[in-house]
Amino acid sequence: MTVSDLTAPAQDYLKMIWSATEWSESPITVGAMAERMGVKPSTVSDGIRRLAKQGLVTHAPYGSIELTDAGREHAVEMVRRHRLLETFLVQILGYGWDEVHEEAEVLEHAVSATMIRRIDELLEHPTRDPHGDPIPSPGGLPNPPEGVRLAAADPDRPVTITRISDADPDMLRYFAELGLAPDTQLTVRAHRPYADITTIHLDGREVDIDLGSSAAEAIWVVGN
Amino acid sequence: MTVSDLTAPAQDYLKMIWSATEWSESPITVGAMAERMGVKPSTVSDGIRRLAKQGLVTHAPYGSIELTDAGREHAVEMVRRHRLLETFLVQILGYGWDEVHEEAEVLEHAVSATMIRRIDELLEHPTRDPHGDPIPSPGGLPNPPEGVRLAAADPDRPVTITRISDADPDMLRYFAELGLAPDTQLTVRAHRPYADITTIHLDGREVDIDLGSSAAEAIWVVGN
DNA sequence: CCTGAATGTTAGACTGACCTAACGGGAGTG
DNA sequence: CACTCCCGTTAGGTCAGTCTAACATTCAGG
Ligand SMILES: [Mn+2]
Ligand SMILES: [Mn+2]
Ligand SMILES: [Mn+2]
Ligand SMILES: [Mn+2]
Repeated sequence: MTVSDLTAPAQDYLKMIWSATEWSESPITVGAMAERMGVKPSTVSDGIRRLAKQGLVTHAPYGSIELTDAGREHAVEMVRRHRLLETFLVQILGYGWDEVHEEAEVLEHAVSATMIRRIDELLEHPTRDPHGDPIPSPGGLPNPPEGVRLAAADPDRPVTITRISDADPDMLRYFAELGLAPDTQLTVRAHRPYADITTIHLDGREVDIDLGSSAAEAIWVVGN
Repeated sequence: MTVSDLTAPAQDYLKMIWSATEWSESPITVGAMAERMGVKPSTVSDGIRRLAKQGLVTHAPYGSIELTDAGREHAVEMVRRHRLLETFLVQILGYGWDEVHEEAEVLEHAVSATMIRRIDELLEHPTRDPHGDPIPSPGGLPNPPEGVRLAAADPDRPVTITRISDADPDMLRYFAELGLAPDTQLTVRAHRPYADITTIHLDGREVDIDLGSSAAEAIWVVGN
């Protein structure tokens, strides 16, 4: 069975379950999945039961949701599709990196394996998507992600942005305005814990920028 | 309401009803639609009733199926999507013209209006798809098709292929092997009616080619 | 250790898409 | 002019996905 035999929601569920553990170890909840899919929790609960029946996840009622080996394989394939498509949309069709997520979220269920292969060749086998996320190799594992959340980065040490979560397009547009993107270099001035504010300085800029915690959680950086 | 609010089968039904009258005036039948969609006639009958309830077609039981103005608008939009996507797949992703139909048949339901616009711009507003079919302008009418079926073309007069039906990929591959494609120049030698064979000569070729009636019905030509 | 708020599950209903099986209409043939 | 056979429709069933409403479980604060 190939990933294309699954329904679009099933493909999305698997992708979300897998993605949840990519950048943090806390497992996904039914509520979080429902929120991201724009659907009620009962719908997700149902869907998970169907996935379990197909042997793609293990799940006991009220228990945690885990991918089986088969489920993980399909999930990684979907992540590969999503990220290749995002890269394609930016490089070939001139999308902004803040626009691609929603388009890829739909296209990933429609493109054939052939089209994915051709896109991969046209782009010369890219390894990072426009947000800095690693693109898994075909049938394989992703190049493991690097970096720490900006909110957890040491102050006064120059760092480079390696990825920015693509979950919120409005936030991405805000970052784009500020000049924050993968490969941007910056220095954390200070974290102000109770205000939940992280102040950063962009190399070659006049003023410092204050970021709230949702922003500082969405950006990953690595030391230079 | 935009075309994207319809289900994929509904979009396909509208497209097929519209396309049926593009190259011949005989209206589509439930059976023909079922065959092309690979479903049972009862499924199509059902679907048509739903389209009628939405005001997109008119249909009395056992009667003919006609698009309403709203239905025609959606149908033309889907034809535009399909043909732009086919052109895109050939020009940008290097597909063969015999490979694109099935991919476009799925993608047409998934791409956004934005993506269609960007593809149209990238290709510089193409007017013909890889099979020679006219690409309707946005929201508008197609450049009306030209030509007659090869089976009905006068013998001994040089003609040029303007379109080849994309319905059968195997036939397209056969044509590609023979060197038959849009813009190919040829001359009909003779029609042999009871054998249902049309003999053609390609300019600059040694041997003549015999085509059966299904092939001669799938190729449209225009006089030079 | 108890308990209530938050979270997740089940029940029941609806829709669209499909199927098989049974039935109906109509165009052409004898 | 009647009959037949082809085609289309309806009836009835399944499945996935969605919802609302009711119910169950968990676990953290008191
Ligand atoms: Mn998706
Ligand atoms: Mn991404
Ligand atoms: Mn086509
Ligand atoms: Mn289609």
